[in-house]
Amino acid sequence: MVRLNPKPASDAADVIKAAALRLFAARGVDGVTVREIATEAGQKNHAAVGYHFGSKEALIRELIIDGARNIDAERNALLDELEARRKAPDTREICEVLVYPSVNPSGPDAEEECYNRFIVLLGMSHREFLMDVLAGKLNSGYLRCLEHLKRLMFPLPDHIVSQRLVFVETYIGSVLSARESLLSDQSREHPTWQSPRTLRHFIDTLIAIIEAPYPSEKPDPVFIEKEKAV
Amino acid sequence: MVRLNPKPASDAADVIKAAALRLFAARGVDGVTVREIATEAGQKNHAAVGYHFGSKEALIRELIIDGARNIDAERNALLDELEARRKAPDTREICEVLVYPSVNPSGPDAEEECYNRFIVLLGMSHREFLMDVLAGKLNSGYLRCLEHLKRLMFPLPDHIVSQRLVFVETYIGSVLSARESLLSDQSREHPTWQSPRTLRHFIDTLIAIIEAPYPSEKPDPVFIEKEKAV
DNA sequence: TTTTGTTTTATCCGTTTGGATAATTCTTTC
DNA sequence: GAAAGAATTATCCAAACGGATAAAACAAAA
Repeated sequence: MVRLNPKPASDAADVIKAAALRLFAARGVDGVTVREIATEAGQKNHAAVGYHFGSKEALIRELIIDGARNIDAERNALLDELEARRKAPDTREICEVLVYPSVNPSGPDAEEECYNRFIVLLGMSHREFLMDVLAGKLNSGYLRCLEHLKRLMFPLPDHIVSQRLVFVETYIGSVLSARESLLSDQSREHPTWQSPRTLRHFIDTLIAIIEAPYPSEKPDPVFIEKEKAV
Repeated sequence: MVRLNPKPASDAADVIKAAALRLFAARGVDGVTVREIATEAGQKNHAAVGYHFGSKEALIRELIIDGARNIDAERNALLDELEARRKAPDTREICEVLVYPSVNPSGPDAEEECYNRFIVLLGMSHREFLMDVLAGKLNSGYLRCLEHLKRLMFPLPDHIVSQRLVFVETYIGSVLSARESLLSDQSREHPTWQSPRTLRHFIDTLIAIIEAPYPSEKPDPVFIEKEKAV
């Protein structure tokens, strides 16, 4: 029987997805069983995961793709706007394109932000798998941002630029993850972390990294030379 | 029978510890079985873990404590030197105390650096357990650094300072973890990441975060306002 | 209502997990 | 060399794991 009105959302599969993302973000994919996911999603049996997604791994794949697609689409849309202007985008604008689409990529109706924790954790514990799932796809917006940053960091030598871009990528992932953890922490109130001012402040420090002077003016002090000699 | 000459190191227990740390850092504590640890340590049976440490969890506890103790001792020693001088330590010096002791805390003879990945991963997936193991201990050097940074960031308002300190802590952990991952990646060569210049460059950007101006000069551009309204 | 396809449920399976135990081997002291 | 404690090994176990299957409940169209 053909489904004439296929339910777009709030289906059981989406409830399972949301529950899985929440649990994976909190404890990592290896720390969560399909039984827990099903229970968290209100199912009375863990077979639901197998039925809707085929396997635990396939569910993880879908979660990765979903978020990455949303983030990449948003980044590309913002970049299209920026690049349509006469003036080239500045560092702040590119940083905003890097940060804001990553915040709550599941949409504003998502009850909890999880995607950054999920991806960062997965990237640390199963990098090969994550890279295999994305396989160079869904990162075009990110790569466009990197090109802009390379332009904006122009006077710096190449190896410093690439190193600093690693710092930037790492910094964004970790701070957005930490922010999600604080927001989901029920034991304490974190009012300041919910404010949009926090993201602005974070972007301020992100710009500071990108625009940090090089080479640094001061040499290492004596006691650190001792360290490095070890 | 009393062991008159107890072997200090290179004992089987230490081999197991090193193997466990390496595996935990690469895949997280939930992604590694005691059987894998024993095999990686050259044991032909997984009972070795239970014999030497009691349980997998007890082994993890020991690994946490070992690294934290080394790092904290090193930080306190460096801070004692700095504070014995006439002039108060500057931002760079405090950053160096934060960074260098965390690099290879197992000692220079360790074949691979793992501790930061291990701790960051554990802090993301089992924060409560990690906090319980440390329980306010072995972080006195870190807290002393934070006090110095608060002093050095003086004109900034309190909530900005505490937020920025979260940024700093997160940044250090994530970049040192990423560095360890790159260094342990056998598939590619990463010559620049082994250089002490990389850590100096990292510290440059760390200082840039701490010294970033506040409030930022420019407001959010129009297209981001649209984002925040969602 | 009947039909038909979808979703949920209950139950089972082979495998792997962390841990425990007993036998064996190794090492050190006498 | 003998004795004894320490360390390693070979098995065993209950519990939990991901996955599969068949029955039951449900929803939608005819």
